[in-house]
Amino acid sequence: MSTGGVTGHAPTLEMVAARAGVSRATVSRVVNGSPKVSPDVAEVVREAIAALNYVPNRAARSLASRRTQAIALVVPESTSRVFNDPFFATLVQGVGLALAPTEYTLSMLIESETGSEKTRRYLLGGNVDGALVASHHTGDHSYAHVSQSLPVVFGGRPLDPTESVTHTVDVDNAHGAEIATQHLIDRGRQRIATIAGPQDMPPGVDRKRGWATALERAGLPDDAVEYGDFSPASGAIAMRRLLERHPDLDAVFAANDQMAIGAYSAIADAGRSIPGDVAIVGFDDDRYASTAMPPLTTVHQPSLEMGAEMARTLVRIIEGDEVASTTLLPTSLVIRQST
Amino acid sequence: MSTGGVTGHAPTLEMVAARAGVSRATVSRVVNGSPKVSPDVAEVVREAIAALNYVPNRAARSLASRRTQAIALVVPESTSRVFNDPFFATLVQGVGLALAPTEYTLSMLIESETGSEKTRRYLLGGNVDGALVASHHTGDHSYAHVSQSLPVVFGGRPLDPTESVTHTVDVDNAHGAEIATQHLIDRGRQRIATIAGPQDMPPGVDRKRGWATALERAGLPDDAVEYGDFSPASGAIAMRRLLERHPDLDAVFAANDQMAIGAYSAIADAGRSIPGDVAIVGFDDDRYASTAMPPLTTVHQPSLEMGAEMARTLVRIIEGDEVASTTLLPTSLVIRQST
DNA sequence: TTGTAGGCGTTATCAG
DNA sequence: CTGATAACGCCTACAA
Repeated sequence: MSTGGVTGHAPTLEMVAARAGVSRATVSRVVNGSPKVSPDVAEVVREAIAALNYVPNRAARSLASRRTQAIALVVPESTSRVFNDPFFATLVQGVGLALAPTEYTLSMLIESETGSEKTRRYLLGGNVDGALVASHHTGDHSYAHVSQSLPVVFGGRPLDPTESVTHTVDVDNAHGAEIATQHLIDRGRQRIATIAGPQDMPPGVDRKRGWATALERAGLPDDAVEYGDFSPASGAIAMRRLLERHPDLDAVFAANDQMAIGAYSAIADAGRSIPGDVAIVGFDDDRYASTAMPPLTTVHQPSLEMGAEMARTLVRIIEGDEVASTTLLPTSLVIRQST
Repeated sequence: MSTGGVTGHAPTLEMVAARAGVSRATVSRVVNGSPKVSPDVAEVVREAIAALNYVPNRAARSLASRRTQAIALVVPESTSRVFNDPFFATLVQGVGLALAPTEYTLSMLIESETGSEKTRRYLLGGNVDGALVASHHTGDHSYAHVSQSLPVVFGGRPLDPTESVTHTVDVDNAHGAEIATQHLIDRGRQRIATIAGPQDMPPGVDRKRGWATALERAGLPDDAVEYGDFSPASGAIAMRRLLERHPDLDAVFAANDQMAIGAYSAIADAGRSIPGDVAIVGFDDDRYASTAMPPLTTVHQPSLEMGAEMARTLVRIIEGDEVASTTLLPTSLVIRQST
């Protein structure tokens, strides 16, 4: 059998102890920053550590202490999707930001080729102290069961509220949709349609609900609805249908920016102008929103905050603090030129 | 002290052994698929495992076996950069693809907020059996030292060739630049300039060298050079200067697509047409290349293959096989409308 | 303040 | 084929 190509043996705590002329316990104390070690001894130990270039072995440490100081971010989506959806980039940044001042390490598990079984084993195999599960639009909580054996924080509420066995950080989708629609109303629009998302995804239903709420309160009709799947193409199709069935519409709330962008082309094809003939507002505030022509008014999705809040929540749970089981992050409207 | 919020204790190998009425050793054999276990005993053990929902503890396993079955992909760049550079998306896919049939788990370490010291400790702390280091254009090998204690495979050659203490998978940048330039020559272009990348990054120097090689072979001048930093803006500036100093140029090879895109605008501003007045070819074949107007002829960067090859190489090293210290991946020309 | 000793859950080496 | 019995490297009462 081979050695694995590596030359030197990693120095152990024992070796440090020998070199420093103290016991392993003392070295351990120094390494873990225990206050009850005399300064001079600590100094000697630190020198030995530096001289040997010692780094504690995680496996041993975690076996003994029953904690790994690592948390996993599992993303139940395809690799390409993860990398092409700006939402994730920001979310990861948020997580990293929140974890920076802590001792926790983040390890990302993208479920493309990895397979959920491998992921499950990873999570349950004592690799991490907790997990963050983030899927964008889908309210996928297929990892709900692992929360029975491991602290888990989900991004986005589950589809079935009763399933909420664990902690969730979500964006206030309903309220966001409501202020978006209210903005349209304030602009004097009378016939406001919506391109809703799939009704089997929480954001899809929540955003549609928010739209209806605003309309109802204003005494306006809420019957102009078409559904898309959050893709630009589906947005175009939905918009076309909306224009056919409700020729009098003068505004539309799209459940996400990508569908809104799709709607742009359908509106142009119909010979109508934005925002002159029809005003449009999206949701997410992704990179397409600001570069669209005209720039899209949209609801800002606090992805950075979401990542950070998820991480903070998880750490609290791990450390044994009491934490609210659901955190709702506020959304805000970004007004551009499409309204 | 708190329990960490988790309810049940994880079942141990010992518990499985008890339930199955065998020794721990036997359970371990079954778990690891050892052939020397009688079928009936194995069956009983498997049932016990299923009944208890047992998952081996990684820390213990890795402590005892001195291997973690995990590898790290460290990306020494900012989070936003990682997520906005299509190169990484594909690279990660390649890694995942190559790892799928193996028992290795991938954990991504993005060096945004994480900090290199934390990363170093992670790598040296026995968390992984090996590491993949990938930076896009920068030949950053600041992790070279860890290769002394851990198998490491780098993506992209180091800036200083003598520093190559370890394994590297690289794209044949020089050859790619050469065929790109040759293509321009074949198209009958006579005055071929280049927008080169930073000369402190390997791809920057290799691509410039390839360009010069082709020109020299054809007996054409290779003095029209301007430098950029791989960003679109820098490409525009370089192109403007090129047009000023060499008004007779009829073609340009840009060291990457983003700079090529930047050059597009400078060429347009100068009132010249692409490819009529000046032909242009880029490098990378990223998503901007195909959507540019006109679509950009470019050198395809085999990022998927690169990721896969890096992973395969690392696994081989870990398993103790002999592996060539440098693998050069071939590049190919994608001809579109800019030439 | 420091050292001693036992154990964390697995693997691996030997006997049987 | 199966079962004791050491490690593996570190943490943590408990003792000194």
